[in-house]
Amino acid sequence: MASNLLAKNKHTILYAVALALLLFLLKWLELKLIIVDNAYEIYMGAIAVFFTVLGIWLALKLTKPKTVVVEKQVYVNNGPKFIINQTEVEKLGLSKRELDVLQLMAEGLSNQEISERLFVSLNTIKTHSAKVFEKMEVKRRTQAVEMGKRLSIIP
Amino acid sequence: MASNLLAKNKHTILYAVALALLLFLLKWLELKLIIVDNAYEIYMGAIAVFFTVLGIWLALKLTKPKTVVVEKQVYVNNGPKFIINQTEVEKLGLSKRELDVLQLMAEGLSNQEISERLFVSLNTIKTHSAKVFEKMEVKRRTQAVEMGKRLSIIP
DNA sequence: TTCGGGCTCATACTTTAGGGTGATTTTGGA
DNA sequence: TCCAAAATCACCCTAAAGTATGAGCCCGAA
Repeated sequence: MASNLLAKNKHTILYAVALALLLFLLKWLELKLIIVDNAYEIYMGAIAVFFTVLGIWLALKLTKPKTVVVEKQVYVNNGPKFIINQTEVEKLGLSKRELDVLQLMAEGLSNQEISERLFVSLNTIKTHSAKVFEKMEVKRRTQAVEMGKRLSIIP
Repeated sequence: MASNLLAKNKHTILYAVALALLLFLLKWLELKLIIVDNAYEIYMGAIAVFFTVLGIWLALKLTKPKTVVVEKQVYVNNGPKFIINQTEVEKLGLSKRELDVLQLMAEGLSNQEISERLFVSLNTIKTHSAKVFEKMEVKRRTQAVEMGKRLSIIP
């Protein structure tokens, strides 16, 4: 505990001790030079310069380390907010039902599963999907899904 | 040109002038206090403290402007940069080739087209895709693609 | 009311996808 | 060097997807 405190404030303590020593030195110099009493100006100048330098040194040492420039890229994951691109839907001429089918396709459902989900027959789904492919000018459901995502027609 | 130089170094010049003034003050104080010649210690201490503070102040002022923390909030809206989730790939145990196939699947290619793209036979692609489905625990390519996108395995 | 588009469903057929099995060759690492 | 995993390919069979065509129903606009 005590050693911990010592360690943490060791810089401050070091500076305090150094300052005390310097004050002693100053006193000694004063006593020494008091004899040569005509050296006032030099003495004063030396003191001034010395303590100025000391101040600068102290400030530089005790100042917090320079803040480093951190360019942090916070990439927001765009959240779950999906806004369907109605314009594209109309441009393609997709009907509501066709959009439903496309959506379920994108979730990886088979035609059979889609038909069950929508309470219609498998054949109906086939018809819808065929129309979707035709309107989107694609050949496969995977392509339709890919294009649908690119056009923001589906999440 | 000359005014430019003046402007650029105006701080330095200002400090120099201030320092000169202070030296004059010092001289004046010296002359004044020389009479009261028993005030040496106080005088010295004052000088020391004053110049220390001056030094600290100088250091703080002259120090390069603290590097400003540029908090760059670049929120990438779904940016075009895709970083593959290697962790998930390893978790699933997908091999390089399997990943290739999955990627091309996601682009909407048929097995035939994928085989042509990768210069292998259709059967090979079938084998790869079967392994992909098995490892991803899905039944169809559309599901594999959907899951792949969710896990950031594919763009 | 007529007409067209959307939705539904069906039948028949072709193509593609996927499952299962087995085999050979490459290759990266112990 | 030797092994395990990866990669390659083949065959057979079933399931699902996709194509083509036709038809009935409903609703809203002309």
